[in-house]
Amino acid sequence: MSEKKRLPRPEREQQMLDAAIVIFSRWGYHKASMDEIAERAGISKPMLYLYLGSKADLFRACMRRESSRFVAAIAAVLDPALPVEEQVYRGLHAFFTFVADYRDAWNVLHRQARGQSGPVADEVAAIRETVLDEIVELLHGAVRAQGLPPLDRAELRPLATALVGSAESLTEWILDHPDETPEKTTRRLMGLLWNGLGATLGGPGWTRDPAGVASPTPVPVSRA
Amino acid sequence: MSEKKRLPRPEREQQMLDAAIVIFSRWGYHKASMDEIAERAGISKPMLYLYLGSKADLFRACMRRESSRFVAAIAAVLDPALPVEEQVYRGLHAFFTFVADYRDAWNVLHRQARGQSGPVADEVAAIRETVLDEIVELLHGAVRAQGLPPLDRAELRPLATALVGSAESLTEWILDHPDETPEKTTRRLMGLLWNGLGATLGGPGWTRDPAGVASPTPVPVSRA
Amino acid sequence: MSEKKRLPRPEREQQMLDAAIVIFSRWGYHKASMDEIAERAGISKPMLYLYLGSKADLFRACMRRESSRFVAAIAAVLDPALPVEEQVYRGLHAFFTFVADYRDAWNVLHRQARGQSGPVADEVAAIRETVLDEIVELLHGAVRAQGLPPLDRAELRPLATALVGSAESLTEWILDHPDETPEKTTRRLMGLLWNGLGATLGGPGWTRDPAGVASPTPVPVSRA
Amino acid sequence: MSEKKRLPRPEREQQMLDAAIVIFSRWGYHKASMDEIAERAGISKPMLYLYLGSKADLFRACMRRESSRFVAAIAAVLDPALPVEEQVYRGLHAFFTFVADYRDAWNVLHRQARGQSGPVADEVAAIRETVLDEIVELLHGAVRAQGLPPLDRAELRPLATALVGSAESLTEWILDHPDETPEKTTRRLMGLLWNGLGATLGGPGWTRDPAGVASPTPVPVSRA
DNA sequence: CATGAATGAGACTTCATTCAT
DNA sequence: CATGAATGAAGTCTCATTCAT
Repeated sequence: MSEKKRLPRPEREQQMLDAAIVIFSRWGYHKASMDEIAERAGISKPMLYLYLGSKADLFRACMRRESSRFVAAIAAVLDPALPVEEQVYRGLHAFFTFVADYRDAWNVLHRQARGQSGPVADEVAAIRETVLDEIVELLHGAVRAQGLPPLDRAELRPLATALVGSAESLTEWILDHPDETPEKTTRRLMGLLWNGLGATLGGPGWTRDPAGVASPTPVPVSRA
Repeated sequence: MSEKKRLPRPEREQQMLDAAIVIFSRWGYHKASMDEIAERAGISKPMLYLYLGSKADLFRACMRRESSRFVAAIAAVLDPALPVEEQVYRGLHAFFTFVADYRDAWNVLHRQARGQSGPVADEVAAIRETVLDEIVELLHGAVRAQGLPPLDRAELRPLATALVGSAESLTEWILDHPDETPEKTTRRLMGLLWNGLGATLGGPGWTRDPAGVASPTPVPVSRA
Repeated sequence: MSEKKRLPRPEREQQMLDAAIVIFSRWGYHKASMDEIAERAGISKPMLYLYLGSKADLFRACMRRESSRFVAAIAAVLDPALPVEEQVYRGLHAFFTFVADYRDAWNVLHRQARGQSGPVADEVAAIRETVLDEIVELLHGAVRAQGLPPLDRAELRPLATALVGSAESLTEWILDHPDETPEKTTRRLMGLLWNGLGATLGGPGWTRDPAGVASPTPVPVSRA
Repeated sequence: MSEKKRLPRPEREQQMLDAAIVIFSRWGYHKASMDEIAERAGISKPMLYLYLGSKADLFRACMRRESSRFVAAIAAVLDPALPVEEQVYRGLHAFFTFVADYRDAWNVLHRQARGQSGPVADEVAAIRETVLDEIVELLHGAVRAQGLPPLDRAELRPLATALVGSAESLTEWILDHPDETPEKTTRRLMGLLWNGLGATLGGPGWTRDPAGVASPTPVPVSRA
C-alpha cells in the first residue's frame, strides 16, 4: 500500500522475508533471483544484502521464521494431559490447516528445503529433527502412560518418520483436490494410522512373519 | 590415453546418463554443471548436446531411465494372485532394496526431482502418477477380491499417497542407520500400515469421531 | 554508551583522519571502505562526507596531514649552518625514526600512494616534489659552500632521487629486522652514500668510462 | 589485425596477458576491470576466466611472465668472470633498458605490485627476494674474490636493498626526462654507488661516527 | 548536529549453449 | 564422428554516495 516510506529495520526485514517466501516457493532456491525478491519486496538489492546477508542467509532466515510459525501452530493445539490419539488428531489437523493457510511457506519448508547442499541443508535437517523429536516424545509418553511394554525412543523414531512422511505426502495430493478440508484429510490419515491398512481393507492384523517373503526374486537391473 | 573407443550411440548415451545421475545426485539439478557431466562421461560437451539435447532433456532422460528401472523392480515382485498383504510386503521390500542399491538414482528421483519448476516438474509429476496408479489398482483389486464394500479408486488414492509418503520418508531415516536392512525396514512399516499406530500403542481402533476435536482453538499467526 | 560527546569540528576531523590512516594502511586505498572508516572513527558516514567530502578527498587530506608531519620531522633536525654530511645524517635519522614511529602514516605515504590514478596521483607527485626540492637545495647549498665546481640543480635532482629511493627501499627491509634501530640503518646507508660501493668493496673509485661496457649485448625479449 | 580467428590456447593466453599488462598498468589492480581487459584482448570475459582463472590469478600470471623476462634480461648480461664493478654497470644498464622498453611491464612490477594484500602480495615479495638474492650473491662473490674481510650475506642485503631502491627511484625521474638514455642514467647511478656522495660532492669519506648526532632534537607530532 | 535508511552502478564470476575446425 | 574455442546472459555481491528524519 504505502510506497516510498522509510520503514524501521524490523518491518523492512519482514517485508523482505514475505517476498522471499513467495519467490523461493515459486522458482525454487536456485532459480529464484535476488533481483526478483528485491523487486517484490519493493526495495533495492543492497538492502537485502545489508539486512539479511546473502542469498543462503536469506533462505535460512525464511526457513527459521516459517518453521517457528509451523512449530508454534502445532504446539499450540497439543496438550500432554489429553490422550495421545486426541493429540495426534489435533496435531495433524493443525498441520493440514497450516499447510492450507500458508501454502508458500509450506512449499519452501517441504519442497525447496530438500535437495539443498551445504549449510542450508544443515538448517533443514535441524528443523526436521526438532519436529520429529517432539512427535517421538509424544508417542513415548503415550506408551508409558498406558503401562505398555516400553518402546524406547530409537524404536519410535522410524514410526514418527513414517507418520510425518505420510502427512507430508498428502499435502501434495491435496493440491489437486480443492474440496478437501483439513478435517477430512485428518480423518483419512487417522484411519490409516490408527487402524492400519489391514483393518481398513478388512484383513487381519499383520503378524510380522508371513511365510516365504524374505527373499523375493531379485530384479535384474543393468548397473550399480 | 585409455578408452578412446568409438562406441555406438546407444552405449555412449548410457555412459552419459550414468555420469549425469551421479552428478545430479551430488549437486542437485541446478548446481550440476554440464562441464562436469561431460568430463565424467569422458566425452566433450557438444556430444552431450548432440545426443541428449539440453540440460533439462538430459535430466528428463535420467528420470525416465531410472524411474523405469524403479517401476520394473517393484513390478517384478508383484503377483496379482497373491494376497494383497503379501504383495504390499513384497513391493515395499523391493522398494527399500532398490533405494539401497541405487542410491544416486533414488536421490535424483526423490530429492532432486522435487522443487523443480517448468517441464521438469511435469515429468516428475507424471512418474509419480504412474506409481500411484499401480498401487491404487493393487488395493482396488484386493478390496474386490475380498468381497468387501467397494472403495472406489478416488478414495483409495489418498491412502496410496500416504503409504508412498511413509516409505519415502523412511529412506531418509535409513541414511543415518547403516545397520538397517530392507527386511527390517519393511517390517517396521508393515507394522504401522497393517496394524496402525492404535494397535501398536495398544489403544482401541480409531472411531472416526472423537468428541469435541473438530475445531481446536485456531493458532494466531501474524500473516498469510 | 561511552563517548557521545559533541566535539567541535576540528577535533572530529582529526579523529576521522586518524581512523582513515589506519584503514587505508591496512587495506589500501581501494579496498578500504568508507563504512569501516566511519565505524572506526565512531561517527556516521554522512558526517564523514559532510566534513571531508569524498573518498578521494579524504585520502588527500590524510596525505596532506601526514606529509606535513613528515616534512616537519625532517626539517626540524636540519640546520643550514651545519656541514652537509651532518645534515644528511640527521635527515636520514629523522626519516627512519618517523617511519618507525608512524608506521601507518608511512605505509599510506609510501605504499598506498603509488599506483593511484587520477587526482590522487597528482597529490602524491606534488608531495614527492616538495621533499626532493628540499634535498636538492640542501646539496646545492653544500656544493656552493665548499667552493666546488657548481653542479646545477637539474644535475643534482637524480642524485637526490636515488638517495630518497635507497632510503625508502630500506624501510621495507627494516620490516623483517626488528632489531634494527634508526641509528643503525642510518649508518648503513651513510656508508653507501658517502663512500660508495666502490670503497665499501675495496675497489678503486669509479672512473666513469670503463672500456667496452657501453653496449652490452642486447637481450632478446619476445615482444613489447 | 586478424579478427575472429580461432586461436590455439597458448596464443590467446599471451594476448590476454598483453592486454592485462596494459590495463593493470593504466588503472592499477583494483580499478582495472576484467571487462576492459577482455575487450582489449579482443575476446569475451568467460575466456579470460576459463584460461586464467580469476582476476588475482591473472595478475599473478602477468607478474610471473614479466618478472621472468625482467630477470632474464638482467641475467643475460651478467658474467661471473667479470669484475663486479663491470657486472653492476651491465646489470644497471640492462635494468634501465628494460624499463625503457617495457614501460607497462615495469609499471605493473614496480608500482602496482606494492600495496596489494593477500596472495598477490606474496607473489610480489617472492619475486623481489629472487632479485635481491642474486645481487647479494654478486656482491658476496666480489668481496671474496678481492680477498677482503668477508661481509656475510646478511650484512650485504641492506646494501643490495638500497641499491635496488635507488635504481627503482630513478625510473620515475626518467619519466620526466625524455632525453635520458639508459647509458646516461647508468653512469649517474654508478657515480653515486661507486664513489658515494662524499666523493661526488668533494668531501672526505664518511667516518662512521660524527660527533653528537646520535640524538637530534625530537620532533613533536600529535599522535602515534 | 547527526544518523538510519536507501540505492545506482558496477565489480567478479559462472553456465548452458553453439560454432568452426 | 568429435572437439577445442568461444560467448550472451545472468547471477551474487559490494561500495561510494545521498536522502529524509
